[in-house]
Amino acid sequence: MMTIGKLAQKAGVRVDTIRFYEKIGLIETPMRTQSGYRMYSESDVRRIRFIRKAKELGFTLREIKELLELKMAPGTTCAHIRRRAQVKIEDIEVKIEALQKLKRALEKLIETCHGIGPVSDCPILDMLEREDVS
Amino acid sequence: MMTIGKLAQKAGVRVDTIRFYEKIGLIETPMRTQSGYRMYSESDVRRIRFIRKAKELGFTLREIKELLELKMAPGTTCAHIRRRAQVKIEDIEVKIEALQKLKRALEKLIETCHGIGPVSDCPILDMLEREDVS
DNA sequence: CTTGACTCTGGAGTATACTCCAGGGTGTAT
DNA sequence: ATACACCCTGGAGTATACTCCAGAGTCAAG
Repeated sequence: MMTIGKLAQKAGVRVDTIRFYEKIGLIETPMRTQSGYRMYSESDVRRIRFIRKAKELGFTLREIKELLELKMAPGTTCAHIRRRAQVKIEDIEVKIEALQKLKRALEKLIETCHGIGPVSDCPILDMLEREDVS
Repeated sequence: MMTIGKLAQKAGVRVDTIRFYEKIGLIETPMRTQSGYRMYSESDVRRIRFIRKAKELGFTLREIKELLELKMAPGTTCAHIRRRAQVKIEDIEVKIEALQKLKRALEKLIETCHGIGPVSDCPILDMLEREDVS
């Protein structure tokens, strides 16, 4: 078990961020010591790290909450959870494809560019415009 | 050529958003009619759509600006642009890998779950916690 | 037993990315 | 020539996701 400061340090966020996540229900309300200090476990470290990563991947906190709630909605069936997980997987596949298109566009940019000379001579310049990245 | 309203409609954003993007330098200042109306071309449609997609992929407007400036920084060399594009490609690869991990975790969730019964019996429930998604 | 680093709460402030509004002008269809 | 839908500017307001602060209590080390 650890205090909020240690959790923040381990998970790579600020103390206030953890209290904020608790307030909006993104993490469960933790145990408290007699003096009122929040106490956390290693699973909280993993949870906060997961939230951080998901945020970097373009998920909003609301969407991340939905992902995390896949494992704890009371009174719902597995079939229901499967359906919701399937939807999330499809969202993720769309993101991956878009990123691969963007990556290919940048690779093409690099291929086309000979690597010397000023920008005005560089064939890269209009690639992003011409490339269908959408 | 089209007015701002048509551009907004084609690109799937609001009129105010386009003026906002102009203000922060994310799109170039457009031509104006005598009466002061902004006039846009098809390439502006593609540019705004690109911005929208990139935002969904977790890039900030600042990062998107950097991506778009790969093709128009004056006075820099191709070699310089290549280096910057390479960095962007690496960022994108990191994002793709993280999304693939998340996808695999969700797939495992679905595999493990038999699809019937209440949540309390469902083996999915602790997967996201146990799965190393980071 | 005090000092310094930590924790608590409630509320205010910030950065990003829009979004809306007032008060005015423009363009075209009837 | 007058609706009505569009456009203009400048500035204020909103949602999201933090981030900071005041004023107070807690805890471990020397």
